[in-house]
Amino acid sequence: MTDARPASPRRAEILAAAADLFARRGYHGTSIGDLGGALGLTGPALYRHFRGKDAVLAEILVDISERLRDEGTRRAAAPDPSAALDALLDWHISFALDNPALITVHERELDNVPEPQRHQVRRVQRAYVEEWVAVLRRLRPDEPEQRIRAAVHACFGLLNSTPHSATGLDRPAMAALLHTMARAALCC
Amino acid sequence: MTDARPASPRRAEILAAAADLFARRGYHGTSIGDLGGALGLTGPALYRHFRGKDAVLAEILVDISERLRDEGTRRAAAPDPSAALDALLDWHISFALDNPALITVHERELDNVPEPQRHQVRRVQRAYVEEWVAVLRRLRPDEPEQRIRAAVHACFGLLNSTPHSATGLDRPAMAALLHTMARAALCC
DNA sequence: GTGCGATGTTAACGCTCATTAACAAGGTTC
DNA sequence: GAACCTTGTTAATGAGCGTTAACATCGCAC
Repeated sequence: MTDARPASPRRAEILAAAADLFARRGYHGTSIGDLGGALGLTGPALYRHFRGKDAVLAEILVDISERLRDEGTRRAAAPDPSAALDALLDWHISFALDNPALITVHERELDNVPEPQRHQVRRVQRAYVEEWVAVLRRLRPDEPEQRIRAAVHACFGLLNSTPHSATGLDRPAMAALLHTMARAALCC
Repeated sequence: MTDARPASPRRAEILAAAADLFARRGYHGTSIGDLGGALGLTGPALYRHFRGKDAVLAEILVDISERLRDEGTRRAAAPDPSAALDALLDWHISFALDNPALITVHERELDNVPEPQRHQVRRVQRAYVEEWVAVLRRLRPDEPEQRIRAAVHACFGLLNSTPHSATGLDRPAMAALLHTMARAALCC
């Protein structure tokens, strides 16, 4: 959309490799040569698919934020607010456990996204947060909205901590633990 | 200690400015010229006080990790495990709210610390986590240790999320919210 | 007041990086 | 089979970076 280019398999490969490298070494710590090398190509080959290095990062972040929000909007629409919260938790937790690199990049590299798209990502991120806030307001109508919003941000910090801590728990146990902890933190 | 240099006021100024810049733009996104410029100096002036750019980062991270662990060890020694947990929470929360830049750098830039000190930081970080784990094991002896350790990491994610989300809550309200949420998450 | 260590400066070096230019090979269209 | 678009390559460009060298200044020891 922002690049007006078709979604080729090569593009997808580059985006996946870039997300992995950006997560491991950071945007500035990853060279265009590293990126090409990860796919068996040379650096300049990337310019056949992207306008530049920052366009790769921008597309990654726009994609992540929209995926999170789109499914979040869907799950927040459940009639029962408690069920909606559980559905949101399940969604975010499974996304974080399935895509630790994406979560890391999404958390750390927004400042390196060029300006037209940085605003877009921020807007979509805000919309995702507001889905959570809306559900929690239905669940606890007495709570001030600012406090709810701060609690949602803190909850994301809890859920997104997974990639940074490789513990000895297997995936189902980790998912259950995060769900229990987050629910307890939000409903205290 | 690692640099065998005296603690001059200039050194402290550089470390403070570096922590702020590293937190805002990342280690690779901050040049030695930016760093000097933040203090009204030129870039090369830094080499009168540090061996190089990575030595500045190393000293920041060693200092943070040791400050966290030292006070953590003190507070974890409280006889009542529940009181010890509250004391640990108060400590970590006040540190995070008082030093958002330090928390950010501590969380993100360990991979850029050169090798002799990276190991040291990891070791001290692990010791800090183990203080928390030990308190929680006293509090909930039935829980498997791996699960407790994973919960502590997730709790740090919750507490350390503060710098990334500037909400409309004032400091006491934020501290109280984080304490309540973290306690609920850990004791669920 | 001479010498000197501490703490700056500017200039220069060498390297890496993102990006572009020029060129090559393969597949598809007509 | 000729023209062409796609997708690569290597070579070159220009900027920025960390670092070092050479030089200046200032305050203090003696």
